[in-house]
Amino acid sequence: MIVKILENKLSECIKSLYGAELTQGQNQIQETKKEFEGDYTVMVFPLVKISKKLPEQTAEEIGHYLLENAAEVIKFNVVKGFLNLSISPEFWLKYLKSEEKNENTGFCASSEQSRVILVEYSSPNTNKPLHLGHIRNNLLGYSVAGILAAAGHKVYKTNIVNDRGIHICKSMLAWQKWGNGANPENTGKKGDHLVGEFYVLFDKEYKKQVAALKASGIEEENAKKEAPLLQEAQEMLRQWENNQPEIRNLWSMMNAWVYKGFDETYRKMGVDFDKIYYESETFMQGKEEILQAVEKNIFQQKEDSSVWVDLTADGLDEKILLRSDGTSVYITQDIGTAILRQQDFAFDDHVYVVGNEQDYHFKVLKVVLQKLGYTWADSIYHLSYGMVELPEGKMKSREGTVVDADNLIDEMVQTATAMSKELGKLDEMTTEESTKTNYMIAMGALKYFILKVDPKKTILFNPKESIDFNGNTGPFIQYTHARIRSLLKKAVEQNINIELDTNTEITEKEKSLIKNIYNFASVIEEAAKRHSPALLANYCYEMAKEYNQFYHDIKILTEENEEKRAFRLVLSEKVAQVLKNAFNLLGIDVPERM
RNA sequence: GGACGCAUAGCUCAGCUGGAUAGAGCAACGGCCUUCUAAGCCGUAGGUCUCAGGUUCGAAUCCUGAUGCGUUCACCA
Repeated sequence: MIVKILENKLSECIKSLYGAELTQGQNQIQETKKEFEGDYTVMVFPLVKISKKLPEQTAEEIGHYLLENAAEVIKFNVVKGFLNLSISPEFWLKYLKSEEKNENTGFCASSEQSRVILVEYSSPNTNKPLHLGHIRNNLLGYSVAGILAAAGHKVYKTNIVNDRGIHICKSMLAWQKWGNGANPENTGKKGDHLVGEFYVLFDKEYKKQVAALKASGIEEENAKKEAPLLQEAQEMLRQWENNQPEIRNLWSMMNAWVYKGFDETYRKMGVDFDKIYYESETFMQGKEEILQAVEKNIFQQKEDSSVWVDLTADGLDEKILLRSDGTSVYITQDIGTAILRQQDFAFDDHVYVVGNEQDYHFKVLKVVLQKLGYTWADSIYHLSYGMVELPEGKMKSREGTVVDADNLIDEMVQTATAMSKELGKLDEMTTEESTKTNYMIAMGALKYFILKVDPKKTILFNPKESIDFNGNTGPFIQYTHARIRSLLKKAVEQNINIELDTNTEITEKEKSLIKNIYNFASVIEEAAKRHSPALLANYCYEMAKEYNQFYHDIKILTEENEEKRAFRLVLSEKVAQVLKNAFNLLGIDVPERM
């Protein structure tokens, strides 16, 4: 890396000029801001203590040294305490040349030494369809997994399906009571949506019961516990855990409907998994683990036989692990699943993509696993992302104020189709091709809209203002790619030679584009380290923007000078490739034409 | 109440381990298609980086406090 080279030269320089060793913090080299001349800038302020001279003078001295002793440096200028270094065009051209045939520029291949990383994401409940919040989760998980792999790790995508529990029993109970045998076939409804309706119905009826009890003079708190519907659901859960056949059959049937629906939504979103775990198959492991720990006195069983762990010494509260009737709670399965996964994969890191409303839960999970004696518990990382909110606040599935995933995707496709038609962009395509392209653009807009914001921040989604297709958007970058591909196609048709000559003259804008390409690897690395697809999205935007300026200002295909033309085509091709590969890491496809 | 998180242009967001005059997009206004795709390019306007202290040669960035918003502490998931 050029920065490393410069840093080494700088320490050499300080030693030679002033006889001092540089500390980490004093050796500061960063990219030169656009408005100044140069490629990299040495911060001279921290060095004046060593040189005991004015910043400008120090900068001059260092500049001269580097000019003479660093082959890559061909020029320098000093502005206040900033020493701006210019790197030779040959350096950039040689870099481009060396990457010309590499289709995986910026990517780091995995090896035997790579860390094994599990990325858990999606984690749906099988009692309701996916909504916009889940979309963010899925896009983040898929993308982060891809980024980690591109950074050289061995990555496995996993999904824990929360297919059992009191919430599932609620929709089952509602179906049993009021379903009249409804199923996806006889209602024509998508399975997950159908089941979701019963979940909402349960809540509605339950609230009625609570209100009635309150009206009869019972305190709200007790009314909530005593409502017959809830008691019935609880009884159903006990029967489920006791393998009561009728309940198990109902459960299997309704879950099958949901899975079919989920599969369709996953396919539309373009996400997938290496291994799917089901809570119904892992919770027993957690339960056993907890009971064993009770015997070892790690956890405490109360008189009503509920099991608790006291975490007050860790700055947390007391946490229930098993209910008094012996049934499992949410964290029970998480314990079992984590242990199973360590057995299955022997992971070095385990990333959980889960909303920030569960920050506390993951703190607890980590401490509980540590208390159970698992040293690998330290390697658990909670990728805590912000909620997706509507202008009127949080989405609540029970209250129906959610943006449904399937609907949103359909609407995006409609908007993209209408826009293409208005612009007359896809007129020359076959129906099949334009359908595919519109879909690609729609998903590009949606995915980019979500992934470009820092994962930890809340996203505000206003359904009234549809997602943009112009400006800093997915389609903008897809368009840039399509433009380049079109150029390259013409170049092939015209039999244009694209052999890169490293002596070609290059402009500032061209150099800047090469630098962008050069930075791809470190952007991937940083995005992996920070678990942030947003960094990659912003990188793509910068690249596309610069390319469009270049494309607008400079002739490429029509350039008369053959060397320049060849160089510009090679550069263009590389930009297209990097955009495509980077977008691929965001789970977004790019079209050849649009 | 305790814990955690967030606060940057009218709106939506960038701003890397502290560095030069805080950047984009949208919306508004004004230009650019007989020339490689105008889903594009250029320009104008828009800011007390919530507030108050502190550390530093230097703070949107780090520390402390305040304010506002959000989340969480369930025999919910």
